[in-house]
Amino acid sequence: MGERVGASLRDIARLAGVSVKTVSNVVNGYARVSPETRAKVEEVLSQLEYRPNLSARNLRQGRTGVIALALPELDAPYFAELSRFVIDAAAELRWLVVIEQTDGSLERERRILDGVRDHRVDGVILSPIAIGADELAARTDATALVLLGERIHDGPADHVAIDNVRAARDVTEHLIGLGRTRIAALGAEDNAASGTAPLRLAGYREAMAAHGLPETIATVERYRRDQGAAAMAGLLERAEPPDAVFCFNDLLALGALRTLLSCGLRVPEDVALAGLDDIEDGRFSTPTLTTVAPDKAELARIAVDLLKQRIEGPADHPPKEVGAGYRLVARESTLGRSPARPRPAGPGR
Amino acid sequence: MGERVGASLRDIARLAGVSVKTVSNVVNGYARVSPETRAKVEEVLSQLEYRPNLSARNLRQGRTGVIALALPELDAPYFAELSRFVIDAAAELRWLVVIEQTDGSLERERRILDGVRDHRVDGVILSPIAIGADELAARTDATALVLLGERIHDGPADHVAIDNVRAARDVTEHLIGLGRTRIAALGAEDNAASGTAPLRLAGYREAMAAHGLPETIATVERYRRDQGAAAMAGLLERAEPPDAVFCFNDLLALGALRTLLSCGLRVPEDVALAGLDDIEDGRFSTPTLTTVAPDKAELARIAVDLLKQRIEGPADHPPKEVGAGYRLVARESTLGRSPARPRPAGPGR
DNA sequence: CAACGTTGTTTCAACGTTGTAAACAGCCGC
DNA sequence: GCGGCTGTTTACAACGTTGAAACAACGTTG
Repeated sequence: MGERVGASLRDIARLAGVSVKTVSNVVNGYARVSPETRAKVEEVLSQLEYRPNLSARNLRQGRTGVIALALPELDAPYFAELSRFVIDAAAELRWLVVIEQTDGSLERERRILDGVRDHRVDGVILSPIAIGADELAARTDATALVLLGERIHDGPADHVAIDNVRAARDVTEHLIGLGRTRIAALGAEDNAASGTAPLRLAGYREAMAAHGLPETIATVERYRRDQGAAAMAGLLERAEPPDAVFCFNDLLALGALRTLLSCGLRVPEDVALAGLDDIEDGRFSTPTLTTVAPDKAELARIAVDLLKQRIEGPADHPPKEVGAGYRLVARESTLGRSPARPRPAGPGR
Repeated sequence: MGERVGASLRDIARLAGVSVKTVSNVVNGYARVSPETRAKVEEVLSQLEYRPNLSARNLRQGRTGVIALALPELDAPYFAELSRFVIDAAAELRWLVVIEQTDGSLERERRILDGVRDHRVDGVILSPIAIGADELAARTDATALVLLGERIHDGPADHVAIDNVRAARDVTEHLIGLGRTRIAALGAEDNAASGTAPLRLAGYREAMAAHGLPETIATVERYRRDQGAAAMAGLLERAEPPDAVFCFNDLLALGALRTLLSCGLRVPEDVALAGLDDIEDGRFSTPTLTTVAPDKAELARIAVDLLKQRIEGPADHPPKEVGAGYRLVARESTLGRSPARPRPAGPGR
């Protein structure tokens, strides 16, 4: 198995009675090739079902046509959804995407930064958690790099993200607007060198400060449902439990929701709940989840675009930062549900 | 950007005062190299931070070290979770995984089958939906292929899956064991040439027939939450609505759950609900979801193993089919919940 | 001590592709 | 009938790697 049946340019050339280079020219649409020659070659090409050998082409051109997408974990819905868009955006450039998982570990992020396991890739899109700006600045590997989902201003690399501070402020304002006063933030991280947690925390604080409300902050280690559930349990044990919780992402919120419901609390009557990410789960949970919906398709498209510019553009242009859009989507977990309907209805998109 | 700083074997050879081939031998641990030469070469290697150029190596060896994983959609949690395991299993062989999405479209599955967009990959793991056994048998491309998640007996390619028929029967038996009698199957597909739907339907039927119970079957087009919600709504409109529903996967079940709850029905008191896949969402929904948990890590490992044998083994060995384990996980959506606890508790794994 | 293995190293060619430069054919104008 | 031009095609080399075969320097052996 695996024996390459593929015809090479040489095979085509032989059959068409022309030189290898002429075939190459036809294949690439290059140069001036006479109509008759072109026709003859194309005849043979399709007859032998010629497929270029990309290893060879890449060797020759120094490009691989493959980029890496390095994420903390593919099985977090947000990243899975984002990946889909990245793959689609890359496909338009005929790029392939290999996915690497860092598990948020510093060591694995480092390894990504200096080469994807020796495979040459043309560029890397990294969603960083552990690695810091200084270390990024110091990296030696010349592979094009775009940071995704966080925003280190004046950082050492191109990056794209939504305005996390403002988004967090919007959510918090939304909760405040409901009349809640004991609003907790769930999802601060202790050890994150980069990542979005500090930004979202800052947005929360701005809003709370603006209204003279007291802060309550629950920390987690990872953005996962179980951590959200546990942190929520912790909040409920406090002397003055919150009447609203802004979870730094939807997974945490869904974990928190589980805890609230299994404690017999009503959402949003007893505790209003909001997340961030707009993963699909939150559109079908009961209650449905209020959240911030980043424009994932835009994020992906911009990331790929930036990478393209890095790869093809002049070597030296300064790092760019680009913002992507988002919108606040208020759903049942803050607004309350409409009364039980005899006729079923799906949640809106 | 992207200028390759990388030192080549030639550079190393020059500096170490040996031939290129000797450096190659050192790098590969091959052949007999004298300790002194080896030391000298390794010195230079690490000094110049040598990295093999895989494009060249692959060109020479006819292998790329890259496999493709072709899935309907990456943002379906089951596939995201599975992908993570596949990537991990492949990483152990130092393989890279590119992910391709078929969206369940026949045309895109076909395209995968005869080459991943011209990039040479050593093998393909395909989770087929639309494509049929006959077409698989007829394919000409020599790339190693493993089918994942379905089981066409005596099919034309290696495949790995759980025993879908038995799993579906187990779930149905579980529902029957609860005393339910109007048990619906949700998730039959009209147009699936392969895929697991027919197998799961068969299992459901076996169980129902064995107990002399009437069948109720709701069809969907895709395995997504919205389709589950809509199909459930359809079931509720019937003259005799079901008192239990076996959804052919967890996403459908979560969609169905949404519909049930928003109609004011209680789960499991009014309608018991079970899914299949054991995605994480179902461990944190309220109620938590009874499901079948396929051993995803095992599925992934076997798939990669089969691929490895195909790629490295003799050309002609007959297609193998391997089963992976699963277990039934009964949770609140069929067993009912323990009464509201003042102390929160996470759902069991 | 000559023929022979063993060990370490090198030379050579090839994988399939494309950029460069040069060769070639046809044609015009003189 | 020759120089020069245009347009088309070709030969060659190179990208970085590795298998096969050749080679040199040994120590063994009959």
